[in-house]
Amino acid sequence: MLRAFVQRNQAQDSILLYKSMLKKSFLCIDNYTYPILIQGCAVEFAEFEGRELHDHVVKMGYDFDVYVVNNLIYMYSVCGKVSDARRMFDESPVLDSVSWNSMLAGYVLTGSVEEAKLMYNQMPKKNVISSNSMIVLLGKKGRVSEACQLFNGMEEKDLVSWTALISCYEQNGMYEEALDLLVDMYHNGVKVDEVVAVSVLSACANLLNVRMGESIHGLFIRIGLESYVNLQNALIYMYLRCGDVLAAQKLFDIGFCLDLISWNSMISGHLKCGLVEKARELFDTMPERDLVSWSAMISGYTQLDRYPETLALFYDMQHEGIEPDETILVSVISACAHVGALEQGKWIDAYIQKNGLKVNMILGTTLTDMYMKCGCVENAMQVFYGMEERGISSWNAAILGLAMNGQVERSLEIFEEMKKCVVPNEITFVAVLGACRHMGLVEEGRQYFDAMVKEYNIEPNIKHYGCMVDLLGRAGLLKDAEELIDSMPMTPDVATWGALLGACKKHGDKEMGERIGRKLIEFQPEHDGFHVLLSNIYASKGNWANVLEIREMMMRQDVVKIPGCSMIEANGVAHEFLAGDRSHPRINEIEDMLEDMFTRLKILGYAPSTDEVLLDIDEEEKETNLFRHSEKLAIAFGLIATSPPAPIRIIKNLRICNDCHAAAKLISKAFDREIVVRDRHRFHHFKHGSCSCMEYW
DNA sequence: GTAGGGTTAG
Repeated sequence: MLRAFVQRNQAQDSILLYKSMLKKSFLCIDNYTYPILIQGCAVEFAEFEGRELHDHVVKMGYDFDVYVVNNLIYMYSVCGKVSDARRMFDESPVLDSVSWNSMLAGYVLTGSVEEAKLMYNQMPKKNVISSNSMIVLLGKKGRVSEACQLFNGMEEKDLVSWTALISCYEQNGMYEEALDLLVDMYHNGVKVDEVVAVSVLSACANLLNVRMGESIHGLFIRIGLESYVNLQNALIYMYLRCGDVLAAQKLFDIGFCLDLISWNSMISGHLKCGLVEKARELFDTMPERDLVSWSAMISGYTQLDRYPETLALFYDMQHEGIEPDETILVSVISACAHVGALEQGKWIDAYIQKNGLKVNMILGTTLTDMYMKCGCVENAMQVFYGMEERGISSWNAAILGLAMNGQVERSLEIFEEMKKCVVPNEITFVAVLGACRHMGLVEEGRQYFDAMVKEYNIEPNIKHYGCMVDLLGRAGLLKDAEELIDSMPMTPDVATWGALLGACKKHGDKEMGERIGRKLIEFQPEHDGFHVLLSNIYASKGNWANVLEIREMMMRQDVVKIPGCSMIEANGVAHEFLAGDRSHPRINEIEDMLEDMFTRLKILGYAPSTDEVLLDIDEEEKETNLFRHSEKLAIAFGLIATSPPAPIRIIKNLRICNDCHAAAKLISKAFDREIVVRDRHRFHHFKHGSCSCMEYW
């Protein structure tokens, strides 16, 4: 009966039964009883009960029974109490090879390689089990060559030895070697089983080698092993990982034994292939969901840029009373960062603190990034400095975020601080060069670029070049920028040329602008921004004929200018505005406010800069168009619907235009309100008539 | 009747 309880993982029940046995003095508790009970404690890591039993064993004088002693050593070992196990081992008058191996198990479990090696070398009688344990331990510690050496030196190898070395390869990323060893094993006439199957299938999945996976699948069907649930799951995962959704689906459909892992694998596999709707269907129809299911679906939405769905599903999850863990919150916070949902983000930050969740490196970095992307620099830095450990990406988030928010000096200071703790990587330099770009720090940028190559041996990638081209171009060094493009070892991408085109526009270089603009349009006829830039270059020079030509080109090729859209959150509700939009329910109040804004701005000397207006229309009409830009509508609404001292926070999908930038500066002065605009590239913090970007954007 | 191998899901 005791054994029955233990076999059904009911150690507590076995202990209860044992205690009632103790009360019935006529029942004989002997040296056969304790091993069963101690084993039960080992299986459930019930250290407390185990110690109690140890006491009884001593009282009854069974500590001379090698069988009982071995079970105690093993129990202490798997409960992680290696020193207790060792004391047992050292003090026991009776030991056999099982005692040595049980002790070795403790060292394997705690990853103590040196102690294990010592023990292994001192063993009076090693057997296959001892050597297999050592291979496993060495594999876990990444000491592949030692494991391999041990394996090769073994006189007698069994299925477990082969499996141990295969999984050692697999866990250390040596997938080819793992598969080769399976073939060896097969040729050596060693039978294979479902345990080794799982390991090699994982290797196939990591190699994206679906053909090898298929033949292993076939092999296991032939030997009749296909119906183990773990093997099913490993197969499903392998097919999904290799992108063979149909094969996975087929296995899933005929699967006689599916569990949560099968469902969760299917969901995440479909998401990895971008099949969101199918994944959602599986999620909605699965018999039960655990945290991993929610997490897979939520993070899937985030990774596929479906941020509103991320937030909606997170809301559903809370509605069902399920408590999120750190991993899920990372996805949700990242979605908040993308859509600029500051209120939601703050709520999660508070939730983390209230529930005592651990702000690990990833969570802290994501929070820092979220606050930065919502323009809340101080909150971001508070999270950053509050983190217990910071990784490269944490530093990168801080550097990038500060730069994006116009605090370039502080950003470069953090970079200096970072160098004392970790070695910067290529992303760090994208951030640092980006910081220089935001401030037009040409010399500094050149120096950092040099240092990156010479001091840190980082090969510049296309992003680094893009930053430099932009930096030089914006500073008016158009020739240098073009030369740099010509010197790039890789083919410049559209963004790089686009940066130079933007610079031509900014510095009114019509000749170069026309040359590059025409090239870009030819290269990417469907891209709206290049047409608009080139057209604006012509417009600013009064070349209306060319403007018209570009417009016709756009119409011919069905290029539609992406409409500017501004979003503002008021009392937890997001409001969106398009240019000239009259659909908002409070449009009358907004228009009155626009009038008021216009009057006050005129007094402060505001002159609409109409040179960027695409259309060839008269000045008055241009002014009206300008004053209906989406960001101005959003600001007007912000002035009505929100109150100081909270800043008016706006997110725009495109870059803010010259006129709106000038107007926003004056509005911040005229209405004494801080305005924070996040555009496509960076933040603008408007305060007392000036902007944090110092006119570089 | 005690000791050794695996993995798959975020």
